[in-house]
Amino acid sequence: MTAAVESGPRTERNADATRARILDAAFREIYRKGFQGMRLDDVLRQTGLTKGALYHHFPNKMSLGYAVVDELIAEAMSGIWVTALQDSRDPIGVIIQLITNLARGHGPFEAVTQGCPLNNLAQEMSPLDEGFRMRIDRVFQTWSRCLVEALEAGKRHGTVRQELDSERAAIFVIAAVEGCIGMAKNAQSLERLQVCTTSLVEYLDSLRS
Amino acid sequence: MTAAVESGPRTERNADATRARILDAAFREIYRKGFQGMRLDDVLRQTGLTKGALYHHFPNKMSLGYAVVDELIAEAMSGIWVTALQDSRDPIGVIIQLITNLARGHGPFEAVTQGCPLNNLAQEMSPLDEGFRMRIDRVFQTWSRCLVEALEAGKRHGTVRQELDSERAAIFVIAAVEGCIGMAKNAQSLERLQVCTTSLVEYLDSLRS
DNA sequence: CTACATACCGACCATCTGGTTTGTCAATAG
DNA sequence: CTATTGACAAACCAGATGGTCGGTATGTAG
Repeated sequence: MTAAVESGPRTERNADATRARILDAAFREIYRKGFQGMRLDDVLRQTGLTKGALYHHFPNKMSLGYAVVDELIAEAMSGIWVTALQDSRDPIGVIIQLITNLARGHGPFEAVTQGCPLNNLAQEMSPLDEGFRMRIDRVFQTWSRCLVEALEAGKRHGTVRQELDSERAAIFVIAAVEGCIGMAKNAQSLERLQVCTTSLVEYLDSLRS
Repeated sequence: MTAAVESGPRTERNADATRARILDAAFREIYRKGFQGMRLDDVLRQTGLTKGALYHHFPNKMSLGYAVVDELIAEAMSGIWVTALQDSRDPIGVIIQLITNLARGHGPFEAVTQGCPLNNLAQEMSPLDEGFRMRIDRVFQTWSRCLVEALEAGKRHGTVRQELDSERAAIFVIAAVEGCIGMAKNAQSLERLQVCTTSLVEYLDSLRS
């Protein structure tokens, strides 16, 4: 019988789970302090692991940062924007909804106090490290492409103005969203986010046909 | 005759000049690497001074950072926005002009590759240190107030729509400007900045009466 | 000229930080 | 059962980093 196959999650000595724990803790620390401000010891303290474990799964600090972008942040973005905009007839409405949720404090992350994980990293690391920049840019491009496709679909469904330059609009929407979150983060004020997004929603409404 | 009064700048042992040199170098380093990434030794190497000089003029690293915000960044912002918008009958035109200049690469700083010094610091430090946050917020408020006043003046001169909520618009413009610069910085592309600001200019035009 | 304050030097220090190395123990293969 | 490998622990290291401190040179008031 050989006790074969495998039966459920192991509580100890589960490599994948350990890696995920490290990744998760690293994300939190990077989100709070930035990549340069993240300390490996803090990550390890949070997981209860040691240097050995960390350096078994990642060759160095930089790679850990890269993995956070590729595996956590990219997924999170996709989970929010790509998912919500798939097969939507009224993309503008969906975008407005997502932004409104954010401004209500209903986000998957603490946008007001901590900002957007993706943009935080972009602003900190893009000029400093090409590896980070490329990975982050990939995420922004996915986001942008998803917006473009949704807007084009909106045109086909007659909910978006035909003359709209989707590419241009998509990039600007992303810029504006990140800008609004940044304002809120600096003011540490949810109200600031609301004031700011109100204008953005107005702009979005102007794109309707 | 006692060689009295004082005659021009002294070449050595000029306290104010020394302080200014330190401040200047600190600004450059913070601009490139962020406050956390700035190393005092690098600042000193750049100025040719030593620890003694630095700690004579500033009690610690944090205070040096504060001084950069209060004395350099605040001044720079004022020098650009407040100056340009004073006594303007057509604020929207002026704002568009400033943004266009930026997108042409004619800025006082390397916006495309390095971002906006003020916003960089805001995104990095606001959640981490209340002292930084307050100082940075003060600069943003000055900027915002200057935009509000200009827009109100524009209303009086009939170049801006009467129904416009100036406060709201001002904050959004700042958010959008910073957002656009952020996009360009991540892409490390002047073209991206141009694409992004084009939409912003469109929005600004829509505020005209 | 004296006395004192200011401006600055440069060696020194404790701590932190990313990274390395060696060792241990469980799982799996043969 | 034994050999090997994967997963992790723990001690360790070198360099960096913010900060301190005693000293020195310069300017200035009396």
